[in-house]
Parts: sequence; structure tokens; C-alpha cells
Amino acid sequence: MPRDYTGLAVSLLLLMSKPNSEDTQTHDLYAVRLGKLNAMRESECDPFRANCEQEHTSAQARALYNEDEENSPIVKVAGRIVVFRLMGKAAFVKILDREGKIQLYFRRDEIGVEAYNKFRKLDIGDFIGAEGPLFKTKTGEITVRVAAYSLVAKALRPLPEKWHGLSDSEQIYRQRYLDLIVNEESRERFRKRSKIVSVIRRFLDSREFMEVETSMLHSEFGGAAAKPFSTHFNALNCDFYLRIALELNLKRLLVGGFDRVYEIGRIFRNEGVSRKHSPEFTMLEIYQAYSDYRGMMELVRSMVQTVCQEVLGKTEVELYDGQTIELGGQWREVPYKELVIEATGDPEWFSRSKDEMLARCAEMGVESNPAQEKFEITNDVFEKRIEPNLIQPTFVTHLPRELCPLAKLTEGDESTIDVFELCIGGQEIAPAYSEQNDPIAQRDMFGSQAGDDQQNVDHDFILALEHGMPPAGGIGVGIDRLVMLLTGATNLRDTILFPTLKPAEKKT
RNA sequence: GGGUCGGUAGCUCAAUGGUAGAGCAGUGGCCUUUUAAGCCAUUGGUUCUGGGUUCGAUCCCCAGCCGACCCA
Repeated sequence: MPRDYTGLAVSLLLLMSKPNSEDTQTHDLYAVRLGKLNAMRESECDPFRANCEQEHTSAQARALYNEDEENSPIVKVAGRIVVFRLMGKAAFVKILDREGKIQLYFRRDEIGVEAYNKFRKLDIGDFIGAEGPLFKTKTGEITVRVAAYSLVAKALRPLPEKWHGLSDSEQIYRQRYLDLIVNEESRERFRKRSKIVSVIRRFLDSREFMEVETSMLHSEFGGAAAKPFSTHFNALNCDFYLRIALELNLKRLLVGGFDRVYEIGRIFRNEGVSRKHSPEFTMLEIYQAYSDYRGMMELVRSMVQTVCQEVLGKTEVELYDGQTIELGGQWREVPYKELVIEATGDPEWFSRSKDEMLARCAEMGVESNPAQEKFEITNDVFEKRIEPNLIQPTFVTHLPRELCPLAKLTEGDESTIDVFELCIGGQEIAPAYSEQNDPIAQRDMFGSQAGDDQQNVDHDFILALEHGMPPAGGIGVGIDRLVMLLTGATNLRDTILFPTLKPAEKKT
């Protein structure tokens, strides 16, 4: 008994509307394929088989080839048809599996007339399994000479164009699966992303860090300066925020005695989207007790070098604009103030008045809002004139204390904090601190930052600090940006499988 | 949020103020080592949506939707 009455009904409709289906043709690609599917069902050939053995991936099969073709091993492969070249009584087909493509050669005199005629009706996009010995074609391509095959899953929709792939960025994001099928560089980029994350885990595990998962729903938002998304918890009848950082919970774990913790997780910031910003993105935060920002320098350098070496096989990265970044060896280290003085050409910059700073900004073509504080104006200079030029890996150290309320002050210079910002390829990749563990200083810092709005002070976090937190170094690494760097992607969304988009208009 | 550009066949793209075209995909035929296979024939369109100008708009104008890029 047919399970799919809808399919049956549609096929009946098709039969009724196309009495001479032999010589009429329909232009609707979906209907054509649905017709083939129903014809298969009628001939007791299941177009969606329960399973199919894939004994060899495309790469494994190819590796089994040897020159003695007479005694070639039999391989069993399975995948989606992406190339279909029919040449009368023989055909070349390429299938795509998780490791790539492999070519299959079908001959009518080898698989039999009946099987061959069924084979001819297959479509690009269908999944098949096939087995047979290996041989090399005239042009030297290792190919499976198919002895037997079976359709395992029918595709009812056509794939995008085989040569140009999918180029409409909207469709690439909305129907990522199509992008992954037809755009090899995209497939490769996401494989690399996965590998990057797994190497990071192995690296941190080898240094005895413990991976944790902390809550995403927060009743206070903190740990960063960003606007949160809000949501509502019905059962508790209260509002929550989606987390904007991992920081405060991980430090609570330091208080709790987990000396080395990290979390790789999604965080959410209710701000604009751009080439470098996404409302949800993946953050790695690492906290190590009995360390400080200098310890984090060694950690992150070693981690990035390990990841790069294992994922790319070298420590050199090429940017999309042709520039080369060398990630090997030691990295440059330079204080923030030094870079600002260099960029403004003013050794007395930090003792200038606000008006003098604004005047210099105007000269340099840096737009700055006069309502801002001096440290904010200075940071405009940093973000617009300095950061974009930090192509080779650079630790920018000793930022002004106002820029981060959660770090320790530098001994001997209370205007700066014990932090660095790692910049590579003109982008901020990772900020790291000697974490503030003095609850009194932390409360003061929150207070001065929050101003009159005391609601922004996370009292529960202060309470945790009051129980004592060991000295620690902490670092946050933007995974998406690291992936951008290592894959040469020009856009953050190209590193995110399903980037946030407005819902498409509903079509029926 | 502001500016610029784009939306045409399933996909990649042309074109025009006067009945919208190609390549790929599809369909039918030829073809037993192809490499974007080839050859012959052929189907396929709410030109994003809604207004306006016009005898006539896919094209010009306005608004909207969606996206990309740049700026904030």
C-alpha cells in the first residue's frame, strides 16, 4: 500500500492532465522529476531507500587505485550526482560525497540494458550508490567502472548551474545547502572552520583547561559594552537577556575553584550588521588562574600558531587583497600610547585639551563626536588610523583604563590597564586582561561607569568576587574573525553557516 | 539609521520606451573513455511588489520589500 497519498494524487493529476505523456513535455522541472519518482514507485523501485552502504569515500576509493587494473579492488561509493554526461550506450557521472567528487563510468554492456535504461532517467541531484573496479581514463582520471548501482534518494529540485555555481548572496545565505553542494570553496571554508574549532579544543585540553557551558539567558547583561536582545520566560514570568559575553560566569567559576576554564559559545549583540559584525557570533573565552595578561600572550600566540599550522599546514596566511601575514615566531608588542603618539605625530597628545584633540582629528580626517570624552576621541584615532594598519600580528598593550572596567590597573601607571588587544590583518582578534579580582575596585569601576544608573552594576558578580578570586589572565577570541583570517573570507557572514537575515516573503 | 548599487527562465547573465534573449539545466533524438563533453531539435517568463508618467513601461518617475557594498 502506498504510504504517500499526496504523491499518488499528484501523479494521478499529472496523468489526467497529460494523457499523452509520451510525446508531450512539461516545462516544470519539479513536475518532470515528480513524474519520474512516481513512475519508479509504480515499478516497485523505491526512490528513497532505507539505506545504502558507503564502504569508501571518494578519497578512500581513489587511494586504492593501482596500475594493475586487471586486479583492481572493488570499491563501494555513494553520493549525490553533480555531473551527468550521457553518451549513448555509455556515460560518465560524478558524485559528490563528504570528501569530494569521484567519477563513475557506466556502460550498457556491463550493467545490462534494463538497468542502463533506468540509469538514463536519473537526474543531477539524485543520490546513488555504486560499486565496481577502478581504472584510469584516457585523460588520467581515476574512475569507478560501475558493475552495479542503485538510486538511494531522489531529488525533486534541480541544482544551480554547474559552472558558475550559486552567486546570488541572498540565496547563498538562505539556502546554504545549495551553496555547499555547488560551491567548493564554500564547502572548504566551513570544513576549515570546524577543524579550527576542534584544534582549539585539543590545544586547550592539552594545557589542562576544562571546557564548560554556562547559561545564555541572563537576568543582567554584563561583561561587555553592547546592547542585548531581550526575551521573556513565561514560566517565571520575567524578562531575560541573551548573553552579550561569557566573562562574568566564567570568572564565577574561577571563584568556585575551576582554575582553568574555557567556553566556546554563541553570544548575541543587538547592534548593526556589517562585513565584520553579526548579531550572533561565536566567542571563545579562556580564563587561567595564577596567570595574567602576559601569560595570555604566550597562550594565544601558541594557540593561533598551532591552529594555523594544523589547518593550513603553514604559518603564513594570504589575505584576499594579496597581503601576506606571517603568524610564526614572536609577535610585535607595542603600548597603545606609543601607537597613538606615532599616528598623531604629537608626543604631548595625552596632555592635550579636548579641543586640541578634536582639531588634530579634523586635520587627520578622523571624524570624532565633540560630545565624547578624551579617551573616546583617542580611541577613534586608534580604530580609524591605527588598527586598520596592524596587518602583522601585534599585541597592543596598556590601553587606557576607561576602555575596560574589568581589568587590573598597571602598576606604576594608574591611567592604563594590564591588557593587550591582539590585532591581525587590521582587525581586532582577541582582547586579554589581567583580570580584576579586587571587589572594592571592581565596584568603584562599575559605579563610575554606570553613573546614576546603578541597575547596570552586577551586584551578584561583586558578591562572587567578595568571596575571593585568584589572580588570573583572561582572553576572548572572536572565532568568526579568526576563521575569516585563516580562510581569507572577506565577509563575516561567509564564515557563518546560517547568518541572520530578514525573513523572506512567503511564497506559496 | 544614511548613501550607492542590484532584483529579468530552475541557475549564471544579456537586452530594449513598441510582442524579452543566450549559456547551463529540462524534454526528444544521435553518440561506448567524457572533463564546462559534442551535434540536431525543442519547452520554459507576474522582467521583486504597488502606484504614476505614456497611445504603450521590464526599461522613465515615486513608494515599498529583499539583498550587497560603503558610511554611522
